[in-house]
Amino acid sequence: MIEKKYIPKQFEKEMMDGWTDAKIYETDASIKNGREKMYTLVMFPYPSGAGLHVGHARVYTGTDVLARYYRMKNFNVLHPMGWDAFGLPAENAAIKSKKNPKDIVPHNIQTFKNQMKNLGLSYDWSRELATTDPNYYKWTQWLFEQFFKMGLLYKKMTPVYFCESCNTGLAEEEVLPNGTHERCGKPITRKLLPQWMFRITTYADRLLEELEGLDWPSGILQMQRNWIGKQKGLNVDFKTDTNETLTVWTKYWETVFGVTFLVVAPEHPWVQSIIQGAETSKEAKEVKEYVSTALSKSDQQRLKEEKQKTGVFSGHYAINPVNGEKIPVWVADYVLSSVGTGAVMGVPSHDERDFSFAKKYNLSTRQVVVYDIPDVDAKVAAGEGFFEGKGTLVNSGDFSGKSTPGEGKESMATWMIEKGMGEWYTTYHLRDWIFSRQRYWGEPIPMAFCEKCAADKITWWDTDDGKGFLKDYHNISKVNEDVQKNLYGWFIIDQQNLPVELPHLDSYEPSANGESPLASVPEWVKTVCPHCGGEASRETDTMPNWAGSCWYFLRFADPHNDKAAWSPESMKQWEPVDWYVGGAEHAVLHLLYARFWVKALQDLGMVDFSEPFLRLRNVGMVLAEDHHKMSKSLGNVINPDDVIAEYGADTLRVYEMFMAPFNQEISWSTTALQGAYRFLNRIWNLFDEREFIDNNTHEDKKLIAKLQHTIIKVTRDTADMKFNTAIASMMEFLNEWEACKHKHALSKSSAKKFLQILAPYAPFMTEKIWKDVLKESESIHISHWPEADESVLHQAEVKIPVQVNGKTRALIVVSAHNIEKDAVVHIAEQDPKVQKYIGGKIYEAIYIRARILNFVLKD
RNA sequence: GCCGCGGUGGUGGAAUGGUAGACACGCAGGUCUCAAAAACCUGUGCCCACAAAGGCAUGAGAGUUCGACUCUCUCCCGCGGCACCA
Repeated sequence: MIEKKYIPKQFEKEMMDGWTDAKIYETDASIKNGREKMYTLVMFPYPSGAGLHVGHARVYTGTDVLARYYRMKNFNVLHPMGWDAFGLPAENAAIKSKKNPKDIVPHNIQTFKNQMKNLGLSYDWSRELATTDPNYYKWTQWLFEQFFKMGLLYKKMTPVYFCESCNTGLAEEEVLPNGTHERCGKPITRKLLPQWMFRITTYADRLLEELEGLDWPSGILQMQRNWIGKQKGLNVDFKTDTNETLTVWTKYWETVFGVTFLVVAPEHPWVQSIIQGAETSKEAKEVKEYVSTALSKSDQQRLKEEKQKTGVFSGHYAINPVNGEKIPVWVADYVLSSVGTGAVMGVPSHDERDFSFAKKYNLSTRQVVVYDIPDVDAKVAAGEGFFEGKGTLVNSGDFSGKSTPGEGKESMATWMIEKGMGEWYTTYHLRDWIFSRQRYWGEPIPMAFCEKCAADKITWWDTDDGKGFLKDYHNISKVNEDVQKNLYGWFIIDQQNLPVELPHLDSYEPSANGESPLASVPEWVKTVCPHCGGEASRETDTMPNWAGSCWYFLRFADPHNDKAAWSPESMKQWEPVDWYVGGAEHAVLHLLYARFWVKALQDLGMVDFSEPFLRLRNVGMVLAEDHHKMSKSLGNVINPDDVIAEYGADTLRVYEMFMAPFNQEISWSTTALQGAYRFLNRIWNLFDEREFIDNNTHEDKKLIAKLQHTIIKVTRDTADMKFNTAIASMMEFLNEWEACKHKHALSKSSAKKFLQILAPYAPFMTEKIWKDVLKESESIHISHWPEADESVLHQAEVKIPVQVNGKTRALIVVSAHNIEKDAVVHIAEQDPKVQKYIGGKIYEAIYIRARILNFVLKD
């Protein structure tokens, strides 16, 4: 028996505790249990102080439905949860409340965890992890060291954002698009600081190629491809009058006869050399001034000043290798040092940016392509004829008259390469990854620097361990001279001294000189050189918060291992992830970084797969009722706790799964939420009113057939994350069931099946009825998913729409034994509605077996 | 500008190339009630009609097809991402 009225809060809380005590959601770790594994993973959250959002509820519920479905399908399911708790948001929140993040984070985690339990999420909490736990980040640091050994890391002077008003270094996320600091609103500058760089670019080709075959949303795949941005072009060398070479990279080498000037970025090394060479010349002074102004701007600022091109003549000239012409070299900040070679050839007739630059500074132009478009010469002269498709080369020496793209473009490349003027060069948009943060709340980078060893030019690969590594791993090692030169005196902290724990600091705000706050703790910094035993200092930078999320999905397979990051068996048993679910905002960064780590780990022999996430699905955002993003300032935030208190967790779950396709954005609707509540209420009432017995002779045949259809539909849709249509079909079934007034319309076994297919969506209510009405002793959530009786699909009668000229005019019902063309056409021809249109006319009948009949009239 | 994703009733949405609008919300009328809420019943794309029967409808326009929300092309609009990318 159940209570007359459906009041979820009377049993939900206590039920969750019961499940926890019975450990029904704990993963079966034994390998030989004969069940297929299923790893369902949702992107783990940063546990903010604000608690769970209804958007969180949506993505966790969706993944939970999958996990519950597979569990009932007798898969061995791994469905874990953890906390991505390092990073700026936690640190800034802690600074604001004048506490240490170490003290705040556990509290936030507890809040999140309680809320998740209230939602009925079936995580295996025995595998919970937090990136901030020293037992976890010990292995994050250890992995960093393995990548270091491979030669994937190096140290380099790199510009970081800096706020002079707050005296602090900033992360990119803290810089607003207008180049100001998001906290104080003052303009930011940049400082050169030594940074750890991760050589993700060495994996660019694999990161691109191995996207093939992933079951991911096409948009995300495209964004990854674009981000990697592989492009083939030509590096072309120009000799300067300082007797140096300026190399430009171009996709449009066919226009090289049209080059009338060169432009180099202010950061280009050649610019430094000419300033130092001639301090007193007028041009050198101007260049120097221009460069210092340009460097003080942020990237965003430089990009903002679109079209307003500025630049300065360097005072030097270069020789165009294809025609020997002497052309001026300019310095301008519309050329970015991070793109291509940091130097471009100026072809004003065929490039919009070069055109406006040439116009502003009165530089000459020369048209070298005539495109197949109307008024081509006038357009090119007006600065409008930029790469308008096919054309013919002109003013291009022996190549004049040839086509481009086509023979002219091809043969010019061959010729330039033969003559040593250029060579093929593939560029990528992808850059090496800045891995240092000068902030407190992150994993300390486990490295030590020894001045003496640095002076002696000793690297880790000169140590016995290093030599051994190079010998064992020479085929995958990425160590080269450049990497080694950057790493004199840098050594990894021995494994037995890991983790390098983050010290508890009273003051951990970013320091005035842009250094990490850890640098102000001399007793922490001071250490012993792992190589020579002399005095050394620890690296004071920390890792970015991506570090922990790059491998957490691996640790879930073996979360308590204190001998290794994971065991080979655990990888074999669980990886890779079968379903990965999360927001599209991680389309590039997190997913790219995690893929990169896994590829490197594969090279190290630590995993035997190269892609971590086989299937990826995105969740749509949950907007407020007014279609705006939920925000405190707009006062439109819906708190899941309030919804659960009023309607229960099952209502929230069913509502969020029903509203729209899972990957689509939805706006909150309280009335639609009440609709979900009504649906559950009606089920509750029906189970209260009807009687459920075995060997039932009153079972309604039509209703049973409907139930079988519903099982088929819900099974298929749930496994495909089409939760909205799965729920709709259960609503249809309920409507029919209610219409059958007989109290024995459904026998006990049929009623059980209906509850079972609903169980992943409404775990609390179904469990309550399962136990209290149907008197089952074991939990519904570990019962076996019902098999549908497919024979109901073969109905006795078939409805066939009849069209005339493609317009539906009638619906005929024929016996399932009688659905061949001749018979159906004969029946349809007798139908008066059809007669009206075809009577006395000549027609052809097109019949698709058991689907449709179409009479096409012959005029 | 480029890349990606969308555009179907009053609303959210459904539809292996085969009866467009399932399911839900809302709305209208009704039952119950002193009354209201809740619950339940009936109706509900638009046009013309008492009804029947029609006609029109999936952003716009073309195309392929016996048949197009679905496939192809052109265009318009909205959302998201990237961008002085050489």
